[in-house]
Amino acid sequence: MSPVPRRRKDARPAELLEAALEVFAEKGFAAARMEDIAARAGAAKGTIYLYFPSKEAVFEALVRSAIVPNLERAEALAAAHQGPVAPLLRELMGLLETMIRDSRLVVLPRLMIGELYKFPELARFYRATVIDRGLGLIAAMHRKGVEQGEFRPEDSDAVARLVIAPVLLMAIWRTVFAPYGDEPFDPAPVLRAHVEILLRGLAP
Amino acid sequence: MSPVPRRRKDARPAELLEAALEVFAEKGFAAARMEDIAARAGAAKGTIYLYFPSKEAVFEALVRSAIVPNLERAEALAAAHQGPVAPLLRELMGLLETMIRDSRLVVLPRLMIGELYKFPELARFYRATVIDRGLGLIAAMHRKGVEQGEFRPEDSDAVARLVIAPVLLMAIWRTVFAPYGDEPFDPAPVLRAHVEILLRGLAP
Amino acid sequence: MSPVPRRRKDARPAELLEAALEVFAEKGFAAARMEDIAARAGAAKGTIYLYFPSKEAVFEALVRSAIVPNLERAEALAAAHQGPVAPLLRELMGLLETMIRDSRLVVLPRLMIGELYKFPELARFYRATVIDRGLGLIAAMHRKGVEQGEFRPEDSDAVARLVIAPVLLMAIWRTVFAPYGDEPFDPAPVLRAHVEILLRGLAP
Amino acid sequence: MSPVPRRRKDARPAELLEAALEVFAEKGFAAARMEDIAARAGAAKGTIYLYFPSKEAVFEALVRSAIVPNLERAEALAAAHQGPVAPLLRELMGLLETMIRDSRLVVLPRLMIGELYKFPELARFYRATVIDRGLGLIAAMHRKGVEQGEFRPEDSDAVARLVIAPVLLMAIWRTVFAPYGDEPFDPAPVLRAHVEILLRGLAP
DNA sequence: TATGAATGAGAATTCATTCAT
DNA sequence: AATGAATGAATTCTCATTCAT
Repeated sequence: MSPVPRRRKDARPAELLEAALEVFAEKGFAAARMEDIAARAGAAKGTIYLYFPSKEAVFEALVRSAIVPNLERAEALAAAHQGPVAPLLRELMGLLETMIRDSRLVVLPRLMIGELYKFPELARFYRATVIDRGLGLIAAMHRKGVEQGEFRPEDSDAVARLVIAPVLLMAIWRTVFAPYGDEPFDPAPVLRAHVEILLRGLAP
Repeated sequence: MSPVPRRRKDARPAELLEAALEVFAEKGFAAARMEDIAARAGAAKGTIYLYFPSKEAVFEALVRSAIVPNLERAEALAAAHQGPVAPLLRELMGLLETMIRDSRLVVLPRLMIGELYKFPELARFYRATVIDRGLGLIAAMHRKGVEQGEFRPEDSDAVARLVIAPVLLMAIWRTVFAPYGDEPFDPAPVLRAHVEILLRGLAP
Repeated sequence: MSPVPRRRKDARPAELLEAALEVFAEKGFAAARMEDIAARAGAAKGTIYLYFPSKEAVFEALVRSAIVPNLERAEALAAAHQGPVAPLLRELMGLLETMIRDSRLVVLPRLMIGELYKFPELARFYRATVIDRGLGLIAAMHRKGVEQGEFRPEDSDAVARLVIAPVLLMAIWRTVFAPYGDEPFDPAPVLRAHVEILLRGLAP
Repeated sequence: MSPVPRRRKDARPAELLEAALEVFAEKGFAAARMEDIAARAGAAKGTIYLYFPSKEAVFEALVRSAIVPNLERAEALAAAHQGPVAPLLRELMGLLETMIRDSRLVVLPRLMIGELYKFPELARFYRATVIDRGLGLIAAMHRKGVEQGEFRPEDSDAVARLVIAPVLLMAIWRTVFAPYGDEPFDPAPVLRAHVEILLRGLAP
C-alpha cells in the first residue's frame, strides 16, 4: 500500500526511539510533540501508539534502550582487563570522552537529570540497572587497585562517584551551554586533568 | 509615595519567587502551573502577572535572584583569605556541602540543567555571571596555590571544573534520586573524599 | 495631595470620555482597556469607576455626549433658514464634509456600526434621539422643498437616508481604510458630486 | 488518497466558516468564542484549529470566501450586458436589494466596518480585490453611459461610491437596528428612490 | 476623590490520545 | 499495521472590576 515499504517491521520501535532522542534533545520532554517524533521517524502520529502506550513510555523505552548496551561494553572491558587498574581507568575515560564528543547520547544526562525524578519507576530501574551497576564497576576497579597496592585505601563508592562526576559535567556542559558558547567547549583537557589528578590523588 | 506602604507590595516578588522555587522543584518548569505558584504564595493567579510578565520571566528572575548572592558570599570568603589555599578550599567545600544538605536551592542545579538550554539569554547571563565568575574564583585559588608552591602546575580552568563537578553531582543526586532512595543519600563522605583526593592530586 | 491639582472636578468625566473616544478609535471597544482610557486621561484605573459604572457605560456616555450637540447645531441651522432648500442642503453637506475631514468624531460611525447592536438600549436611544431626529430634519427639508416647488414629490424618508448615506460611507472609508491607503482618500469630490446629482435628481 | 474519502474533511472548512458567519453576526468578532463556532458546526473546539490557525484566520477566510464569488457574478452580469446602462444599474440594484433582504451575508458590511481596520493585510486585500474591483465595475458602467450620451460627464469614481453608499447603509441598517426596530425596516423603497434620483441626477 | 494592588472569571490555544477507516 | 481527523482536558494569560488605603 505504502509506496516506500518499511524495511523491517521490527525496526519501527528503534526508529521511533531514535527520533524521540532527537526531539527530546531539542525541545525537552514536555515540549516534544508526539507528532514531531512520529514525523521525524517518517510515521504518522497514530503509529507511535502501536508500539508505545504513551509519551512517558517512549521516554522510558528510550532511556532503557540507550544506556544498557554501553554499560555492557564497559563491563566487558573491565572483565577482560588484567594487571594495573590505572590504564583501564584511562581507557574508560577515553571512551567516555569520545562519547561526549561524538555520540548523540550526550543529551541523555541532561534529559535524565531534568526529567527522571518525574518517573519514579524508571528512576528506580535506572538507579539499579545503570547507576548502581556502573558505579559498582568503578568501585570494583578501585577496590582491585587498593588490593594490588596501586591505590591507597579510600571509600570506593565515593571514589566511583568522583570518577564519574566530571564526565557528567562535561556532557551537561556540552548540551546546556554549547548552543550559546562562542567557542565550542572542548571537554578533553578537563578529562585529562581529571585522570591525572585522580590517579595522583588515589596513589598511596 | 503612600505614607503607609502597602505591606505586600514590596515583599510580593520575593514571596512569589520562593513559591516558584518550591513548585518548580516539585513539578519541574513545564508542569508547574502559574496558579500553583500564586496559590503557594497566598496570591491569586492574576497577581503573578503584576510582577512577572510570563512563566519564563518567573524562572529567569528566580535563577537570577537565587544564585548571585551566594556567589558573592564565596567571593568575599576568598578575598578575605590569607595563607595556604587548601584550608580555604576545605572551607568552601564545607559550605557547599551544607547548602546541598540544607538549602532549598539544591534543586536549582537540576532545574537549570533541565531547562536552561531553553532560555538562551538567561543561559548567557548565567554563564557569564555565575559560572565564569565562580569558576574564575576557583581557578584563581588554584593559581595562587601554584604560585605559593602549594600545588603543582596544572590547567587552572580544568581544575576549577573538577573542583565543582562532584558538588553538582551531589546536588543532582539528592534531587533526582532522593525521592526514591531507600536510604537518604549522604553527600558528605563523597565530598570529603573529593577534597582529600583533590588536594593530594594537586600537590607537587 | 496631588502635585498637579485637577483643574476642575467637573471636567473629569469629559476628559475621560475624550480619552475613551481616542482609545476606542484605535483599538475598538472590545480591545480597549479601561486602564488605557484612564491613563490617557491622566487618571488611575480606579478613577473611571467613580464616574462610570462599567466599560459599557463609558461607551454609552460617549455616544450620548458626542452626537447630540452636533445634531442641535444642524437643527438650529435649519430653523434659521429661509427661502430655497438647496443652499441649506449644500451648507449642511459642507459642514459634514468638514467634520469628516477634521473632527475626531469621524470614528464614531465606524465604532457605532461595529458595536451598537450589542447595546440594545443605547441603540434604541440613539435611533430615537439621533437618527430619527436627524433623518426627520432632512426629510422635513425635502418636504419643504417639495412644497416650495423646488423638488418633485418623492418619499421624503427615503430621500433623507439617501442624503446621509454617502456622508457615512466617507466617514467609514476614512477610518477603515485610511491607515492603509497609500493616498489619503479625499471625501470632498465625492460629496460634491453627491450634492450635484442629488439636487438634479430631486428637481421637478 | 483514501478510497473512501472522509466525509467531513473536505466540507469542514466551509461548515466552519458558515458557523463563524453566524456567530460573528450574533456576537461580533471579539465576543465570538471559538468553541461556539465549533459547536455550531457540530465540531469540537480543537477541530477548528485543524483548519484555521487562529480566530483571526477564521475571520479572514470568511471574508475572503464570502465576497469574491458575489463580485464575480456582478462582473459577469456587466460583461454580458449590451445597450443602455440604466437597465443594468437597475438590475444590479435589484440583486443587491435581494441580498440585503435574504442573504445571511448582510452582516458582513457591519462586521467588516467594525473589524477590518484591525486586519491590515486583509484590509488591503479586500480593498484591492473587492472594493477597487467593485467600484471599478460601476465606474466603468458610468463611463460607458457617458460615452453613449446616456449620462452627463461626472467623476466616475465618485459616482461609483455614490451608487454603493445607500446599499451599504441599508445593509448596516438591517443588522444594527433590525433587532430593536418595531417594524422590520424595508430597504426596498429607499433603494428604488435611490435609482430614480440617481438616474435623473446623472442624466445630461 | 483618587489610587493601584488584588482578584478570578473567561477565552484562545495546544496536544496527548482515540478510533473509524 | 498505519493513518490522521477528531476530541476535550488543561494551561497561560488578560482585564474588568473591587476595595483597602
